[in-house]
Amino acid sequence: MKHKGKATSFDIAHYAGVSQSTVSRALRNSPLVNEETRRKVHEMAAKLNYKVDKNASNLRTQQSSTLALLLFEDPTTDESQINPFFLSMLGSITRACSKEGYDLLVSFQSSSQDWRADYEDSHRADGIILLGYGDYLDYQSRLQQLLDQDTKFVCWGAKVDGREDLSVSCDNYGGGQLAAKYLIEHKRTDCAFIGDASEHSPEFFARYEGFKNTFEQHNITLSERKIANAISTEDSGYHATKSLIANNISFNALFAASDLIAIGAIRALQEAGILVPNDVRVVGFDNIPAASYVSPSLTTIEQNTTLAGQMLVSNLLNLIKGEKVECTLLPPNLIVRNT
Amino acid sequence: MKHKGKATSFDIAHYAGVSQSTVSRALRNSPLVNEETRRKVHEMAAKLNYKVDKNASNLRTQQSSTLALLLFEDPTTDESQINPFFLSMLGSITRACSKEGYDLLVSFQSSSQDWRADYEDSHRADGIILLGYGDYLDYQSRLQQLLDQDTKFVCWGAKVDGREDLSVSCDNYGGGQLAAKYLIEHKRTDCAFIGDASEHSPEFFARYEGFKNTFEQHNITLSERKIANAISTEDSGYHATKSLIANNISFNALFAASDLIAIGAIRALQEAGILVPNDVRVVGFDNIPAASYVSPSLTTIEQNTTLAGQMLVSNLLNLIKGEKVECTLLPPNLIVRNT
DNA sequence: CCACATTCTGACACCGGTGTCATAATGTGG
DNA sequence: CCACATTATGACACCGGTGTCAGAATGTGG
Repeated sequence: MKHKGKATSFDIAHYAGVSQSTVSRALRNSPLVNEETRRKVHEMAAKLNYKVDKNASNLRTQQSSTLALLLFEDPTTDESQINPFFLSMLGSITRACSKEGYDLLVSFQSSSQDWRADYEDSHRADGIILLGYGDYLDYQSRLQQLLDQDTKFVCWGAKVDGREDLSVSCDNYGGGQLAAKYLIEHKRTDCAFIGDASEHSPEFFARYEGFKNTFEQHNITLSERKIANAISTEDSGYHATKSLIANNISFNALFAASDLIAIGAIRALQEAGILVPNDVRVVGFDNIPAASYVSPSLTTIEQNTTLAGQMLVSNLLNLIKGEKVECTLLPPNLIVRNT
Repeated sequence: MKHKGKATSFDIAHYAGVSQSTVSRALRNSPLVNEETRRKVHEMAAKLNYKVDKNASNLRTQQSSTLALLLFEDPTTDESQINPFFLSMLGSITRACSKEGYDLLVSFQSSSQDWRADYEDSHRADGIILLGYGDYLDYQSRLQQLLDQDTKFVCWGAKVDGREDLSVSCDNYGGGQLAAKYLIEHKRTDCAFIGDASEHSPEFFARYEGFKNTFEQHNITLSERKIANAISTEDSGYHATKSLIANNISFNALFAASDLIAIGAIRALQEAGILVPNDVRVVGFDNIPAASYVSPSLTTIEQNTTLAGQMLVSNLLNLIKGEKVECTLLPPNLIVRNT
């Protein structure tokens, strides 16, 4: 019964005394095969440790039961550190995939110019999930190209021109509102914003807009001078905040476009002898695991990554099935801690 | 030139006026095809946006240019949080794979009983990387089964009985020595250890052994009473440390089996009014990103995840190629910060 | 001009499954 | 006992590439 190489369905057929066609049907539990025969085939397959060759099966059926995840990184981020928020998304996407019986191909894309998205063309995946804070404006032409090729994909965060159904994102605008309301309730109306408040980072921009507009509804105008640019790293948040301090710009609250930025900002404040939260209250965004570890622990706007992963996967699968998909906006959630 | 469905090599052949065989050869840059023909074929392939069907190609060549990563989690860990150390490994493995021209299938395995390892059997991957602190003793029988089936795989951390070449790990024993030497230098010899100092967690155990033995070489005996069990989560570290404090066990230094444990331990110490590092010095293990964010920032033993990922991938590829592979022990590195 | 090597190309079997069609075996009703 | 439906099975084409082999076209030397 020992065999060189892996067993094929012909081997099972031979030992079970049936035809290869019957083996194939029996293993997929087709109702066409006799109960007794099915049992015999399954038994033999188990004995020979037979596993269906996915390449052959995929080739014939023209689908792969696999999704591809493209993770775009800020090109400035260093090799070993990956944004923890996306890692958390990665975890939930992986789980959502396996729950749906799909495998997941993971690929990190560092260059924004020529990323690989040929997973579907090459029949390696049935669809693609795009993930990243990235400067998506650069990508629109590539996204359009994917659309033209009829590639199935969904995006986190970014909008695809004219195709809202391809996006899943947090209600960033609403998150900004939550942060503003929280600070207003605590009478902190002299606010700084650390992040990129331009349309180059659509997500950060929406957070800022929701934040600013809520203040305006309370007749408070945020000073443009109190905005400091930063990408989503601890280091960048640190330096941006330092430069505000160096320029003698005062504020009693700080809204950071992401938790990493907030953590860096707090470090800068502490170094300058500014007390958090007594002198300056800080609100972050994301609720990454570290937000609860740092001290003081970070007050932040949570994005539900578990739900986000599920929505990305289920929307993509519906898209593949050709069903209508709605634009998906996930509700953010204020987590009050000690800043 | 528009076409329903995706283009195949036959389409290219048709439009380029050559045979399908020639197309296949031309696209793989076989030296057998004429320069002029090759150019024509490449041009037409680009125009039709043709991509080789990986299923067909893999089926024929019997290899997939894909590796599978199985990530084992502590079953107690909650859904959304994944050990940041492993996430960091995941990042470096992904990068190492793509550098070698391989794709990576990622799969989280929560049950230690019946994990899926049929990626190779089903020809979906050429080899498997196993990653986890997991209680590997439970897995030995499964690992043995993989060996029997001649499945190509490498493990992080765990030993495979009689096959040291299949493991890549940090020199955990040496890491424990580093931690001990550091504390001895700072005259902190009354040490607690938080983690699992049993053979159920071979990595933690080795860290403890290196730590303990170094103290013994200096004629200092660590008290067994000062060991508290914990798995690698912040919460577990917090509770373990709290119970030490509650039992009035004194110590002036603490070695945590992982950074997450250390971060939890510091929280427990701070809550009890114990100053870090003045009253108790703390040394962690891993050097996860958060180690530098927390305050006070964490002194820890670094594991080089970039190198680890590269070694796992390159050892696995060598194994697949049938080459000899050496057991790989990576040097740990003391990172002195503020604890 | 023929023998022979070299370069290039096409025909074809093959990888290991899946789906369709034909057919054998059995049951059912008139 | 025959017409017909039902059930179970095998034969075979097919998915889209890759590798082998045969042979055409051209070049080279004697």
